[in-house]
Amino acid sequence: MIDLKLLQKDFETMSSKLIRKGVDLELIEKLREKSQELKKAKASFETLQALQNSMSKEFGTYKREGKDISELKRRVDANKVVISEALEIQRNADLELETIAMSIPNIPDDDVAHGADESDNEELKKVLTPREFSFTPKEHWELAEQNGWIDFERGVKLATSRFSVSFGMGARLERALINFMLDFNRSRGFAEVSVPALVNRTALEGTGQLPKFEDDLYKMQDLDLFLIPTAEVPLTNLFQDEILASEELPVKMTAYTSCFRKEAGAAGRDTRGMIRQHQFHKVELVTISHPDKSDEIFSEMVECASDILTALELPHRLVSLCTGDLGFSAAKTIDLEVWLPGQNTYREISSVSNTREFQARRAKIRFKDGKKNSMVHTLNGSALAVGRTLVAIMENNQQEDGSITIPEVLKPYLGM
RNA sequence: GGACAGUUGGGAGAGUGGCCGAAUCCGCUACCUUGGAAAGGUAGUGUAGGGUAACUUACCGAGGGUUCGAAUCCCUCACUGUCCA
Repeated sequence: MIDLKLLQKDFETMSSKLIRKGVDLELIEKLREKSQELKKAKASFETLQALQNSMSKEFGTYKREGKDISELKRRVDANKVVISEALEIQRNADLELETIAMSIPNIPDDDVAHGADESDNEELKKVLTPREFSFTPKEHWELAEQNGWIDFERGVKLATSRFSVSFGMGARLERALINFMLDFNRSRGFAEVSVPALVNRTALEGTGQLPKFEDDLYKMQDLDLFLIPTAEVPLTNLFQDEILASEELPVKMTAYTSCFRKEAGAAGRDTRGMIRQHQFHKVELVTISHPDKSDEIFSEMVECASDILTALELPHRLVSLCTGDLGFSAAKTIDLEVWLPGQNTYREISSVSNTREFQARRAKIRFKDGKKNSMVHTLNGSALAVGRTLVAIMENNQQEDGSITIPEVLKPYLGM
């Protein structure tokens, strides 16, 4: 959630930043209006309530002293009617404000380039040079089928489209990748955590998936529980409504989970292969950080993800997202895109974001900042998406006969 | 699925209608004491909002209700524990 106090204090700056993100000026003005309205409603309710409280106290004294209370009772009863009206007004204002505020995205950092969509993203650097092929490289689904690693038809049989099944070395490689990534992240100071795959509404509101993106989530039929779209949700919300000691910061965590996404609106995109699945494996990084340290940690997280790709000998590039491509909660995002020779293009394999106070304010994650309590910064990033990493290994390491060489760093994980 | 018990501040734990935002203990912070420390003493110590301030509003699992007034009484729900199937 954006800082409503700041919006009041400096409407011009705040609104221009939100407009950069593509938020309607009208909506922002409405937000300001509502928040002023709420403030007024609160003030008048509280004045009335204070009066009621003091009269009620008097009431007690009167009774103890045996005085006549009928006049006092009349006044108190009259005030009660007015109070309930004021309370009603306040509640409505509160609700309306919340509805708007919760659906407004984070403001981008000033150094994030302005742009409409991914075509305006800026490439920061390339790491490793793609290999030269003496033959036409195949796409991963062809290799997957040829090697018997992944079965797309049987995934559909078991569930529906965009599900797949891994077999043999394909399945073992997935497991090896998960272990390798977790160990790697741990070596960079991220503590391993194992979290639930189902979370409640509050958690998803905390990280920003709700209320706006309910259509992308799998919801349990009779319960207010959802399958996680990313481990970012449970990891970040571990500290929901908590006040951390400043010595505890930063809290650096990594977790492996399955992720579940309906991919609503992705119809027709990446329908082949395992680039866009409804269920996929991912190893995630989340940091709860001191505000002063979040830029530094952001770089560490990007570096961590990039170094995993380098260790796996996968060519990739770093891309800074423009305002139009930035996610709902992010103030700044760097995507890592891995080279896929079969597709002859770079594809996203990791996305590292600094949400600054946005999620902290929603999830009420604070820390003791000397005497007072302040919002932490929260950061998240994939390190990495496992399925896509497997895809990248297949396409980059394919031989002319369709066989695939195993990256050296994974061999110990495969007993090789 | 059923029965009973519980959910209070950083922790333990009291509080059955007004003097309770909440006793007491522990912890924590500051000061005093000391050559230094321990012990002891004194003061302070929840969160969020409004106000220059005095001060004020809300919060005792969540939501509703009764009442002039609710941590306390009533209802619903969630969670925890114990027992039963």
